[in-house]
Amino acid sequence: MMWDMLAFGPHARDGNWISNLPSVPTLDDVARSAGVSTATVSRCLNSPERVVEHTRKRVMAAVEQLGYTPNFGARVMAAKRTFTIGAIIPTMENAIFARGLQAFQEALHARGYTLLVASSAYQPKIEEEQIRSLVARGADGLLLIGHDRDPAVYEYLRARSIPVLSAWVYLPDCDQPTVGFDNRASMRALAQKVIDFGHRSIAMISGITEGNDRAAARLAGLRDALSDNGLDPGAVPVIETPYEIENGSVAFRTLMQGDTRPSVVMCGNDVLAVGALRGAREIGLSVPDDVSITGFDDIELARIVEPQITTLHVPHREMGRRAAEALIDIVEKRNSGASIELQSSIQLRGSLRDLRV
Amino acid sequence: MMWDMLAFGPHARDGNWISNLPSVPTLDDVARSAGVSTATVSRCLNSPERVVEHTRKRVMAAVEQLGYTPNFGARVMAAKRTFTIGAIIPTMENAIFARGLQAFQEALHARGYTLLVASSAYQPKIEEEQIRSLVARGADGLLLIGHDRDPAVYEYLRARSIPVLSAWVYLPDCDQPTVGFDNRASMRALAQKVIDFGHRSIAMISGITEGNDRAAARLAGLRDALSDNGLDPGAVPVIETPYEIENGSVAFRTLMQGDTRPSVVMCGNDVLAVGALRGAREIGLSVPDDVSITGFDDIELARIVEPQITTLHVPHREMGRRAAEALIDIVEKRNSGASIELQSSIQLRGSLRDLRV
DNA sequence: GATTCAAATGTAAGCGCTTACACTAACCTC
DNA sequence: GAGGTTAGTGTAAGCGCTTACATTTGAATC
Repeated sequence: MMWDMLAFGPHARDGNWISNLPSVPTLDDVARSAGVSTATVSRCLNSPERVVEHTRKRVMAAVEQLGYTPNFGARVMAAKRTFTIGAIIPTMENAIFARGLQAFQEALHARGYTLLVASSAYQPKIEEEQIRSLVARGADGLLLIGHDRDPAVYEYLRARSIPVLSAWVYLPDCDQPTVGFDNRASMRALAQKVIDFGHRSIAMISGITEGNDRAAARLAGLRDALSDNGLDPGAVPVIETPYEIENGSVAFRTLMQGDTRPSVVMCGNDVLAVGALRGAREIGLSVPDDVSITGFDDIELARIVEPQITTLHVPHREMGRRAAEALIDIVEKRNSGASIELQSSIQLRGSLRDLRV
Repeated sequence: MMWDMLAFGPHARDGNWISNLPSVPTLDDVARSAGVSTATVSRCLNSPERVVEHTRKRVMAAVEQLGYTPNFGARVMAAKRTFTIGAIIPTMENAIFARGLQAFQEALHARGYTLLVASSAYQPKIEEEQIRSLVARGADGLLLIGHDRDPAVYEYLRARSIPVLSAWVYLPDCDQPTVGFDNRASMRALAQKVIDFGHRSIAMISGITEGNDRAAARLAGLRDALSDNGLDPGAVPVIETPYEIENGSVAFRTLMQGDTRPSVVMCGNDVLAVGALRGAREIGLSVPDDVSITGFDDIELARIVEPQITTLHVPHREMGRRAAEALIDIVEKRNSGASIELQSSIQLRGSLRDLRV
């Protein structure tokens, strides 16, 4: 276990009375100034209805006048709550997470919570470290992406009674709550559509599946569809590569160099699909005339390129918002935290050719 | 002033001994288990070099065995530091901020800090509320975008000795540190290039300048360049609109409906430029043959569309990283916080036509 | 006017940690 | 060997807040 996070380093106690001059007012100062006890001031702030009107007015005036702001640490210590929620996402560089996180943050804010953010770069080890770090920072609850991780992590969180919510996946049978969609079924549906369009020679550019259950589920979904249609799921050329445009381009060109060119390249997300599209242009192939391309996520990019990319629309903003609400509900013990399923939907666009016509 | 953020709501003290069963170990437990005082345990964690080897080993073993994690609130209270940095950005939906924030977070993490995030949706009022909220949450320092805001905000922060860093702008004469580039000079340079290319009829699609000094500076930069070249800066058609693709499209079409069609439409950022490009396509205009378009920021989008957009490259990742380092340096009092200037650079691409050839 | 009871407020005990200061023991120096 | 260092450790005083419990106040009732 890493103890770095425990170390706050050597601290010079601020014993310098000079720097204390612009001292921040405390509850005590407010109490004295308003001529009441600290308890009353605290109640004015936390449960105003328990303080009679004229007292409250006097107190609030003192608060205002002194420019009082509660001390965070003291409050956390006494109340055992930080009203802070932690989120660990793979990266904010992918618009899908950036937008989900934006919606998540907005929803948290609406309910008086603040967001603590960390990123894992898709690396389980980094993610674990970040989980510890956010927990140590007092997060009241945690949002994680995907659900497949070391059981010890869940053990650790349970021991500390920190609620966790897994987003971007929907696992009804899981003992942890999830908010998301069925990656596997979604990809299966898209692949089915591709097959319906007459494609038989399918290749895939997948994200790295190791340690990424969404990527793995999408690949599995493609294999499901192939099996469903009597095609050999083992025969699909698959290249796994990190979600970067350039990688999509490289992978695409590699796939196209094989003996049997696929008629369609299905990508693990839109970023790879955009890369594939670029790769096609680079080697002079026309999409969708020479080869079709599909994506996943439906980020802005997918509709900006030419041709637009056929992809699966994922309601990322709604996912972020619902995740925030569900997580807060659990933190505040309003419910036990059932999973919420969101629907993805196929967006047929120019990058996929219908071979039947 | 809003006091909502002060209210933690009614709290039931966890007096239920049953729920205390899986109790989290405290410093005291560790001390007892290791047969030392709490001070020694604390020192082991915070300044190991001050504890003799064999004692330290014993203590760390106890820490390990008990699964001890320091209590955040108590630590904050005693140490007066949270090792948390707050950042308030307009929105994570724009890749420029998402990436800058990603780099910022990575750099913070590398130095043992955690990121608290909020967004303002470009609204000063919301931003102020968020500032108070993050300060109340104990942020040791704050990252803000741009520098133009109510002096009372800076007053508030100074009173609490919270260091602030303004990013995305470079203001050497400002008493607050900034990390960024000169928006005005950058736009001026780009406009000069546009003029050099023979364009005389220039229009601009700007972001909303009210409450956004970057947007205002970019517009001013364009006017500077016009003046420099003996053109009338007051004659430029300017449409201000929020940074959304669709708005760029609408604004572009509006500009094109005027009596005198501009030969180039300069946009306040790439998002608007991509929208403008889409607008051009919608009304059947060819870019750059019929009209040129320029952007600002150089996000991925700019190189994905066809034609690629001529824009100003802004080193957003570096900006995020440098901002994190500078801010931590200030928080840790390593220096007084001088501003850092980063360079933007013109990226000439297909969307800008050289009328001289 | 005495009695009752609820509402309003005050008192004070922690919460778990850091660190100034006190203490002890071991080692020098003269 | 007395006096002086110094390194290692312990003692205990807060840090500012919330809240259980005690007390006061004042209105309602008889």
